[in-house]
Amino acid sequence: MPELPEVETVARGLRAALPGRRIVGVRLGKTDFIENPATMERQLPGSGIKGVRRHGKFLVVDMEPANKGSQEFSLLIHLGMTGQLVVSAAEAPVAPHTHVFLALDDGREVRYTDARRFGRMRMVSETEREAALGRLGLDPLEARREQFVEQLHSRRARIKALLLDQRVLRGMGNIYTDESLWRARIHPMRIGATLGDAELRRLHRAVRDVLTQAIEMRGSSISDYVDAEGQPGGFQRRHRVYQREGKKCFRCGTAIQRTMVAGRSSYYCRRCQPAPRERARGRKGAASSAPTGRTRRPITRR
DNA sequence: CTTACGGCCTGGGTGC
DNA sequence: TGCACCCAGGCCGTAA
Repeated sequence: MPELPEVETVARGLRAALPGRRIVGVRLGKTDFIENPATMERQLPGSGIKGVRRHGKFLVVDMEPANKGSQEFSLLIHLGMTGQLVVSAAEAPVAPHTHVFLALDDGREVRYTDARRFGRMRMVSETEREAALGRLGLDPLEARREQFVEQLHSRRARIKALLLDQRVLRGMGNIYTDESLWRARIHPMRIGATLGDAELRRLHRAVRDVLTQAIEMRGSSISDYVDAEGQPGGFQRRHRVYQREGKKCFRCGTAIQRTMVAGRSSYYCRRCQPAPRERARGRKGAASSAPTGRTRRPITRR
């Protein structure tokens, strides 16, 4: 699942291959995940690639229009869950679910493959680009501690939901929120405003450490993530909680738990990451303190 | 305004 | 062998 470290790895790979190249042809398969496919087919051929960067989980490809005098534009790409962007030889075999082919002037092509098509692609003018990217919150790697704390210290939502909220921090997804919370020893259901200085400080550090180390290992390959060269990442071998339900906590040996928080599977250690205090009279407390009576009733909604 | 939640999109994996 | 169902991340609408 591409989150910040995976998107950063793809951006770096594309940056090594694309700037200075010209797009000579566009071929599209299914287009229901593309906002304006006709614009892509019209504007991209003949245009030059100026640069590739990451903004949160978005890839931004800045383009030089084919004919001078036209407005500059960018291609915004979000990989969703299963999106892959790979630079291939034109004659290389085509993976299933490949829906976009951008032919380059060096004979290679950029291919977009996305089984679920949860990804998104959009051609934008400079104005539209700024509007879209401007909605996003702080970059977790660039945010200073004061800014990070400022975003969280007065919020009444659960910390997990806040970390996942792209308007608060851009780029965190389910893997790296759980890994960060484990490192900072904070339970995912804790309310932002109840976190103390030391906890927020630990969390800021944990987020940066986890993301930095994940980028060094070229991301986590959980389902089908690959980088721009088609290679998997290695950080999944460093996961401490994500998808480790029932396995021993690396710190204390307690079995890792899985529960739903903010609509997402959340993995944590119940010993290292203590649950928030029971609501005095709130009806749905987080975890029952005494295992008397029935064991763990499932939350079957539906 | 803030927060919580359900639903939608698609298809691989799983369990019966 | 077939098939219903769960679940994934982001986003949007709605309710409190």
